[in-house]
Amino acid sequence: MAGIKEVAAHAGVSVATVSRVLNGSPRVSEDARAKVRAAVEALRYRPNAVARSLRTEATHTLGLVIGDILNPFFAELARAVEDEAREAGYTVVIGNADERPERQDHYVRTLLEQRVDGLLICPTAEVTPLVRDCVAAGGPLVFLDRTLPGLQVPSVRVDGTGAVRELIQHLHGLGHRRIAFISGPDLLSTGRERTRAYVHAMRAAGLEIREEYVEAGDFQAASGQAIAARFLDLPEPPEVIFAGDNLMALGALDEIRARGMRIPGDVALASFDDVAWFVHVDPPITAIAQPAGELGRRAVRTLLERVAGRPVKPVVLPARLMIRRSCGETGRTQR
Amino acid sequence: MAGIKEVAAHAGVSVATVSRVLNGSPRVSEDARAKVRAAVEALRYRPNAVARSLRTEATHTLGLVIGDILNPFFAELARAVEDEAREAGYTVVIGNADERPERQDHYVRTLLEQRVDGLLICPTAEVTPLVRDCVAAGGPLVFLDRTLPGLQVPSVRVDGTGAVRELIQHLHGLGHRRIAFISGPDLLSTGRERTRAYVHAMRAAGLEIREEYVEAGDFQAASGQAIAARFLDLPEPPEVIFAGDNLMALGALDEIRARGMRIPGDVALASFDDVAWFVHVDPPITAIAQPAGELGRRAVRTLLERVAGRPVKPVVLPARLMIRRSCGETGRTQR
DNA sequence: TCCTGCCGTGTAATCGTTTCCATGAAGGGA
DNA sequence: TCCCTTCATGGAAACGATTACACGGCAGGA
Repeated sequence: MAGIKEVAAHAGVSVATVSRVLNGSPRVSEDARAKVRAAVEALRYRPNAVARSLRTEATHTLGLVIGDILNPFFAELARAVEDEAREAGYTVVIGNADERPERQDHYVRTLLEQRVDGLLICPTAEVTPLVRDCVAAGGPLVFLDRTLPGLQVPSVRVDGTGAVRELIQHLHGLGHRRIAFISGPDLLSTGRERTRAYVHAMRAAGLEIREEYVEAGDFQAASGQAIAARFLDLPEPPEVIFAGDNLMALGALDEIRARGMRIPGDVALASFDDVAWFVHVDPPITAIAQPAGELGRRAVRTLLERVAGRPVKPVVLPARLMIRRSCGETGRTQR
Repeated sequence: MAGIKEVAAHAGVSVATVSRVLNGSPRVSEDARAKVRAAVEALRYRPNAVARSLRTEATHTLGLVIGDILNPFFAELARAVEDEAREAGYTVVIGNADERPERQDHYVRTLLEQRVDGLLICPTAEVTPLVRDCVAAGGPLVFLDRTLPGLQVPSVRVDGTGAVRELIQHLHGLGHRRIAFISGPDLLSTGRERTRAYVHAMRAAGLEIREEYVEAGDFQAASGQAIAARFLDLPEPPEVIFAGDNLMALGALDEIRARGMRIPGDVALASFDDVAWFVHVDPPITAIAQPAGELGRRAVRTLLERVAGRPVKPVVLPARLMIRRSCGETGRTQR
């Protein structure tokens, strides 16, 4: 492929002038500019971003390490990150860590070697040495969705406390008392926070928290199904099953359906983390919606601030309760 | 950040030796190898992939331009591409073209400038000059899911003809005669093929194809809803609505629900393109499943063959009919 | 007319690797 | 002892861009 040298020769100027035209420097005559433009066109020249990056020490690339792009929450997050980054002139490289620390490390390592300008990570539970080093080295890092204890890294995340309180009040108002919670892994900050929010909200509503009504899953569908089964097998099964994320809600839904039980007649269902198709099941599922798109956009903006060397503040966005029909009728229903 | 020079100095060897150790060349003494390893560790050296790529003319990066990562079909595709690429030692940069030719061009241009080793594109309808040039220049390009007429580019895609024939037979066997089809845009190869398959299958089953029962949407939910509405408003509405992709099926589902109609009692629903949640709606939706994962993996393998300069054959994978309950009961039901 | 300053342009160093080629040491056979 | 091979190693030239610096020409003021 033609390089800047060929363009220079074709245009009858030096490589410096070609470079200046390409980068829009003002110190170039109209004449030279036109000749270079013509040569670029004629040779179908495409600047080599690799060489440029080597020289300028900037790749205009961001890394994004998420759990799994198949999870609609992460898909929306990734989409928003991509959009915001593109608008700022950046490309995004996505890595699916699958909640596996070694795979997270694989991506972090690769992305660092590729010299991405900044890194967005939804960290897995473990603080790996690599991530610790990266933080210590002051790499432009921002945690997304989750945080990691003891590390001084700016984070952009969602706070569902208020929404969970609203949900419990809503359930309480509907006459439900026995509300079970399929929590997330205790090792994940999101898992811990959601459990805390549930406990506080139950207390605030004056409801009893029974030990057998709280069990931790792994944010995957199978665990949601298994835990829902145990809840329903209890001598006194709960009136409501509240799942800690959309996949576990899906598992619970399957289990309830498999038993031929009616929602919300026999048992009510609610989910932390809303997904598009919750609206389309029968009955539509009441859920706490996380502003995934906004989260992604804010994360990119925060990261770019950090890349520019400006100080950044952590961002916390509120989640929102979407009342539908899976917990009983109230009259007011939302899409 | 420390470079290979510092490592060489620290280890007391030359940069050439360091490079050889890093690349696993056999012509290095154990002694030197150990010293270099120690220096790499001590300095926390990370090879600069940008410099390496400049020198070796290979980035070990693939580009993937898709419609929209939020569409579960593309999400699965992207996930599979990523997995297969990672196993082969490649990173993937994804671009969401949103069916907009100018945005597709933006990504193609950017990825070419980044000097990706290969490019996977789900092309939009238009053949843009950029893509044409790229093909002419013999860039390592593979079309994914869709093809573009008149361009000699290897493609990896799905053939739904057999599955559509099965579906129509299934519907016919259930007693349905009036089967309407929400087709995709005629400009997309997938849209054209699905319509052709529908027409052929109807003829083969000896069913009449009524003009008012075939209307083209744009593969988005809103168009599916609008077209379903028109079908249902017909003096003689169809017994079955067959949607050309998952989003239009979703739109049709909404419209049917909004009218308070029962599925499959009042109208049956089927979809080309299966998604995970079709199983979880009530009733589960009969759909034609595309092997998105396999498609992505084969695409990467094909592309890498092409990158290696070996000749490749186009790949065509068959779709599979998943009979569920949205078209009526048959006894046999699949997940 | 001469000096000063500005402006457009070119030369060459540089970024961090890989890799070709030369070199010198060591080992083995005659 | 001498020569030839083998092998580990180092020096230095690329890769394709950006950019500091220098230089020559021209305009305007003295």
